[in-house]
Amino acid sequence: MPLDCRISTGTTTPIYRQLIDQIRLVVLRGQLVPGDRLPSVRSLAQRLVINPNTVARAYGELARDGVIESQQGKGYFVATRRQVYTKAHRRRRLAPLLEALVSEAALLDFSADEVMAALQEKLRDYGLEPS
Amino acid sequence: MPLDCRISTGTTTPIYRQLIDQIRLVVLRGQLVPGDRLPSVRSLAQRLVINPNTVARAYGELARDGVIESQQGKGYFVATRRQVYTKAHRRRRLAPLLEALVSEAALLDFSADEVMAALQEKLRDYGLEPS
DNA sequence: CCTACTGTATTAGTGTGCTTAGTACAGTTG
DNA sequence: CAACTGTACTAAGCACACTAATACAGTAGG
Repeated sequence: MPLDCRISTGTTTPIYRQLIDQIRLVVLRGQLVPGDRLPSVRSLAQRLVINPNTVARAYGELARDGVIESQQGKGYFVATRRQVYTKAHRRRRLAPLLEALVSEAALLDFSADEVMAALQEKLRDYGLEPS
Repeated sequence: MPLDCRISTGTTTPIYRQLIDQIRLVVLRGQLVPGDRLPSVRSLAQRLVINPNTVARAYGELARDGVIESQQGKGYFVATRRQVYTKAHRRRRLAPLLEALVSEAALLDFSADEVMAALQEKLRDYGLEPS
């Protein structure tokens, strides 16, 4: 099953972003494992009836984020080694998302417990382990 | 102290969004309490050297979200009663932020414990109580 | 009432992000 | 060499977000 992506033109979310999100999910879920090859830029573009540049952009950003890797002339592959981030870098990248979540939760009068519980549930969905 | 807002034109964040975020924070922190009057659309615009419409837009969205209320001809005031949201509505609004957070955390190889700890800390910053 | 303040609505201009198209170049494979 | 791969660049069109300018409507005080 070679990566079934679906893009919808109805939303305001740009195509390249939809691709990024979907591929990220597929990798996180392990439906594609490190070393697996992704569809070529041109073939995926043809299949989805979009411009190759759009696919290239999505792949490019995913590569920049260390999710996939490119091999010139061969194709794109799921990154074999997870990028090594410094602790500071990881925190810095998570911070704005955390900020947004808590700010909105406060506005909606969520209690701390409620937010924690919701987070715990979501973490399970993603299969994140405690330690 | 009549609401010291600061906007920066250097970022890509639109002015109206900066205003919204800052006013939300001010209200959440209790620096402005229900019933307090906000600067008029024009005066704030003049002080920040921006267009009145931009302020009006920020105020409008804040009013739509129930943070502040408008009184035609009088001004804008911090909402006396917090908007009453249904449980479903609150969850629906928090969901995408939660999704973004956990997705990014998973990508960055955070452990569940780490995310929970980070959240707990942030919740304290906002003064959210356990119950 | 009139003036000077409030918010509100409509319209228009401006920029920017997204997508597409076309072209060209470089590495890999058989 | 041929047919794939990724990469890079320019140009164009389009939509939409953002901001601006202007006019309209409600409120309060002299």
